[in-house]
Amino acid sequence: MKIVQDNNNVYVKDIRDFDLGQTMECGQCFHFNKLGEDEYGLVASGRFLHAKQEGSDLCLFDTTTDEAESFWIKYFDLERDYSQIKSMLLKEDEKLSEAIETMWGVRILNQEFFETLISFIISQNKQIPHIKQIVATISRLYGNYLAKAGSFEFYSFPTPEQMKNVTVEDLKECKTGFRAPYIKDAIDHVLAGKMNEDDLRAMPVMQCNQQLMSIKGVGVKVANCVSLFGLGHREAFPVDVWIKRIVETLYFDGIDTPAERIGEFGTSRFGEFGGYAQQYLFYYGKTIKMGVKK
DNA sequence: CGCCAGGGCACCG
DNA sequence: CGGTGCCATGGC
Repeated sequence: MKIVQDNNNVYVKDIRDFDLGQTMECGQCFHFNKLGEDEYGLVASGRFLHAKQEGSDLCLFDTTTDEAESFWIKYFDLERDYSQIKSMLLKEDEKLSEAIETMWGVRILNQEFFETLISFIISQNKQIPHIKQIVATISRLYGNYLAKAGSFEFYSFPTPEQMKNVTVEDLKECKTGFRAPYIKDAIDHVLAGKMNEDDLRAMPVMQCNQQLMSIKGVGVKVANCVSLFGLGHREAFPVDVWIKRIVETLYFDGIDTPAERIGEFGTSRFGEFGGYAQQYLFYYGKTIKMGVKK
């Protein structure tokens, strides 16, 4: 991997195990729009990025080497050796080979904690297009305008401070439905200093999940997603309806199994690589509709 | 149109 | 405590 500045653009060259489209579309993030083939506009940590993949190179438009090195490389998790992760997983379990070969270019993004927390509270019992729409609405109403690209305007996801006076009624107007009081409770917890990010990152994932679940509306699944995508706990193994079906199909002979058992299975089998295994399986299984009854 | 969605809570026995 | 219904909204 090499970083080259060209006028206003930065090229990250010779990237392995990375596909921008797969990484954006795999369901881990909701704050982006597709602008063209292998080309996306996205928002993270108050910044806008216009990016386009060209073969094994990634073009970051209108940015600087400094900004790329200090933020976007880390955001896309490009410093990590995914070849090694894949071979560790495959050595443990060849049933993952189809998922990994098909979704070879997924990387786990390092997303901002607060946005990840709110986004996955919104995600419960909802489909990805609608989650994206709600995140966009909240950002437009309470965040800052960042840029226009294609036919889209991009706004930062609001900080906890920017949401401090937002009411449950306001949140319902964003079509969050019964999740509105949950979001409010999450904002209150963060503003009250009950969710120290550094502490949450440092503590074991089980303990981190427990603390996140003190927020009303955050259960095991949402907590695991926040731990995995927003707090760097790569061993977390979130179990949603898809992962449940997929793991049942591949490992439990298609037999209905409680989500708790599925989670224990993922954690014991994949260990510190649980989050990667989960994401390859989720995206692959969801794409081919694995385990969906007719 | 009825079902289900990257769930979790309250309530029931 | 273990199971069941409901929650609000939109895609398919």
